[in-house]
Amino acid sequence: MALMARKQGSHSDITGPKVREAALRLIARHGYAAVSMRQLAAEVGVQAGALYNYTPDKQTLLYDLMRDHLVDVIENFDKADPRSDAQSRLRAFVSFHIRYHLPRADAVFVAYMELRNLEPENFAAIEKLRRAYEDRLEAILRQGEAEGAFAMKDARITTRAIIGMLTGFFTWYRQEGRLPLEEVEAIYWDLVGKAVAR
Amino acid sequence: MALMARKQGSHSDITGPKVREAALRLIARHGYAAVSMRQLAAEVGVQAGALYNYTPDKQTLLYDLMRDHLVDVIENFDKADPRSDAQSRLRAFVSFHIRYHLPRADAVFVAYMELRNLEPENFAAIEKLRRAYEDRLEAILRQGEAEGAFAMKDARITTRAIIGMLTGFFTWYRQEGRLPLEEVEAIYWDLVGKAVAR
DNA sequence: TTTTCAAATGAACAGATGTTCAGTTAGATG
DNA sequence: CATCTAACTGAACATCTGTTCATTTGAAAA
Repeated sequence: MALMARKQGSHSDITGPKVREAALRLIARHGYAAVSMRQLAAEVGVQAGALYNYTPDKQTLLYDLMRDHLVDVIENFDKADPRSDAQSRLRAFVSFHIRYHLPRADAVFVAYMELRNLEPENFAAIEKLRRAYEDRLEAILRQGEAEGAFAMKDARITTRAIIGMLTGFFTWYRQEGRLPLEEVEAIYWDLVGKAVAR
Repeated sequence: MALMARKQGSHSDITGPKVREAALRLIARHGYAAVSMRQLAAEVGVQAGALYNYTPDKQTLLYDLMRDHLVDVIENFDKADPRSDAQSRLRAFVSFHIRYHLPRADAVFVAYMELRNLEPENFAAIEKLRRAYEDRLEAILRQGEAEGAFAMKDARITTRAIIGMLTGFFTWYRQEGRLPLEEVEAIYWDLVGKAVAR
């Protein structure tokens, strides 16, 4: 039959993304266990059965959302990383983290809050990705120590403290429009920079 | 009938606390929506109907757990607060936060992760308590600015950053026995102290 | 126009959900 | 001892759950 263009009228190109978007929105708002497949289907504008054209089951849908998000985060951080001196890299990390996560607040929230609802092997895979992102920050902190630019008592705990600090940001920023993004970024850079300074 | 001592054999003095403990443990582990009243009853060693001697409904049980926890946190912080110079008070805050929350990891987790599952008026009440605790930290930071001991770009955001940093701690410490509590406390104090230093 | 088939429907399934309540139990009280 | 009652049981309720699948739809392909 040779090469054939994808059907133009195919709904799956539209419905598929709609399912993922609606799932992120509903799960972020109500939690995985509290969102039923029928609620999700209604949000998409479809019957529950149709969702199973896009995911084998509810658990896999959650896992795919979390994995896709974390893979994107890591991939895009690696692009943004200047790979120069530790000070510049740390600054880039803080800036990237805030700017990249802000327009993806639902995905951040889900990837952070729904770990409990993953089956063991899915949990292990997601933890591995989360750890891979944390390891990138830890490497920057250790480089800074080696360069004599940073000083801290424990690079691993400092890594988690910084991530906790930056991530907590997304649990409240949406309500609070008080400050422009640039300002928030400057405030966080001030805190992080001073915390690890020599 | 005059004054009468409480029945000695009364089970409600035993079952009541058991219900709250089991609820905290199960909800922390699996999430509010994922825990059924029958699971909770089984954990307590009772039939589902008996739970309704201890709570009018599932939602109120969640709300009571969160409220009791936050009220205790605030009450005990106020006792621990030295009310002296900002530097001492901040140090006491960090120390209190870590030491008080550590043996109450389940309650911390529930009070932090289950906000989404509160009905609007319960949510408002819990948010008020959370805010009251944050305000105590913010007051310390502003006192430090006034004394010339601290310098920061924005006291409100710094408050949330510090709380986020300290709270993130409880999402991973249970697994990681690598360092003794005193050491973790010292590491956090180092980070917080430097971050707000002049 | 007829054929084709991806996409969606809608009913059905076995079981779980929060909550209520008449009835049972067991231990303290008088 | 008999009485009382707080605590609990166990069945029932209406409704919701994730998932399956035979059937229908509608638009692109031939």
